[in-house]
Amino acid sequence: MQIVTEHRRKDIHNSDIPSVCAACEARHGGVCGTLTPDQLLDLSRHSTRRRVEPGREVVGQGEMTDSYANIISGVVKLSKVLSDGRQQIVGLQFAPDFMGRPFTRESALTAEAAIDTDICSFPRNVMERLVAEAPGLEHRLHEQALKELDEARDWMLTLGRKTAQEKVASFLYIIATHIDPENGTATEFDLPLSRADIADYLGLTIETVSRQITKLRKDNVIRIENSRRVTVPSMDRLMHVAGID
Amino acid sequence: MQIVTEHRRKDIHNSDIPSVCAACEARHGGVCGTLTPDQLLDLSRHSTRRRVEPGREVVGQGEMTDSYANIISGVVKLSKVLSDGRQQIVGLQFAPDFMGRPFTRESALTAEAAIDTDICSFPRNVMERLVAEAPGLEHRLHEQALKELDEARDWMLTLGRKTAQEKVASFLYIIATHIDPENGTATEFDLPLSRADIADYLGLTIETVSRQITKLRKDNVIRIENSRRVTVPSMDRLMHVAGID
DNA sequence: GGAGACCTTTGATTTTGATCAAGTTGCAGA
DNA sequence: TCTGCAACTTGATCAAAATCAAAGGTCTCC
Repeated sequence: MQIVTEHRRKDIHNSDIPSVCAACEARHGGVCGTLTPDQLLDLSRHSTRRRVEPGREVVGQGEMTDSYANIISGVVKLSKVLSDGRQQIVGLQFAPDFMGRPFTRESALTAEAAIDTDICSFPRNVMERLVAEAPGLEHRLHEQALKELDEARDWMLTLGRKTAQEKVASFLYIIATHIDPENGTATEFDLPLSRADIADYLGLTIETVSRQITKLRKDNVIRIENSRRVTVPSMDRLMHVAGID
Repeated sequence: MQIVTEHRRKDIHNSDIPSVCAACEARHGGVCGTLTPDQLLDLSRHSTRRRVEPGREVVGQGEMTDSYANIISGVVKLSKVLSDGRQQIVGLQFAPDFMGRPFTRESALTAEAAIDTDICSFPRNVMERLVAEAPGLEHRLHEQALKELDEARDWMLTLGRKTAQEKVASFLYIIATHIDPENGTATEFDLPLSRADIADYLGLTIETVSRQITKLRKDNVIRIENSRRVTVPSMDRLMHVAGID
């Protein structure tokens, strides 16, 4: 895992602060928006920015989770595996989401970068100290948990009750709406996941995913520039095929 | 919806309190354990205890959620439906779980009693006032949300990657471990869900659920007294069939 | 530019679970 | 006790997706 620690010098509120978390400068959709300047400084002293390459594990299933992180750019897959190797992606996290399971050292998930991903991480003990001090921070983490819960439940409907065609369309819709959070829904984008990952996200096989993408292309619901790049001529059409009302 | 408001007279800390929420007397696994006596009193003044019969809706999908509730006894199904009627149960809540989606008026779920269920509910505004006052309460709600998120993600693995046989065994295991939280895992219990509900929880059809239950019976993984009552001779065996390591 | 690895697509066939269709069973109410 | 209905089970058939198999593509590294 390539680690690049980056501390840029910057003043906050005219005080002589030695360094500021690069993530927090860039993103306030993460977890830092709720902190006071002093707390932000405290956090930034312990933060580490690093780039994680695709397939690189951020936190292993069953391992001690010793850190929390903001995603600065990129996409992280959260997955679970059965003992025989069957795998399910149970969540995707996009910038500027916050990652980490508060209040437990045991992670039931594997977190892995899907594409090149920059994260800013801080040690568990620092985070937990700040949570105890800053009531707004726990509220922020709570809202993140509730958002992920809503998303997980939406996805359960997709996994349990949609056809392969609807599942693939639902996946494309999710990507279109999350890949570029600053600019809203994208009509043209690169898929952050391989066919194998898409299959693991949808509870399908690679072959079924491929066939359904081909069918969507033939039905003019999407256009395919190359295997990763997709264009959506009509988002309404895609949503309709996805079974989203 | 049959509503029985029940306020029992009881003293707390020797003060002259008019009434106490019956739920809070009985259960501290809910949300009340974190409150001070004064807050508990405040909450109890606004609480309503009622019995909800099976099939009765607690909160409709897309409706305004105007209350929070502790489940005193019983089981509540949380479900989502597609416009064409396909339905997925996205969560089961057992006593003494807390129900309600903080910080939003819009519920994306339908909450419905699966069996006779006693709940103790309080208005949204009272709850939100208490959350603002009592930091421990938000922490308690946060932990509940994280627990539900962990459960949802576990279930996603089941929905996406397990066979019908494993799904049914997983369901039976969930019931065995949750139906009587005070006494741990039960080896003999009544299913709180009909075959149709089980199918909606597992993303299967009624017929498939029935066949798999028959198969589990023939394989001596479970015994069936009647269509609702189940005995599990070996929990290890059941877990193994469920694909739980 | 070519070899090899990996990812993706496509085709043929099989399997799992869905669908269609009767029957049972159990239970509430006459 | 009988009747009628809803819930459940079982059987036959069908269809969607999995599996098995074989090509294409694309990319990296010589």
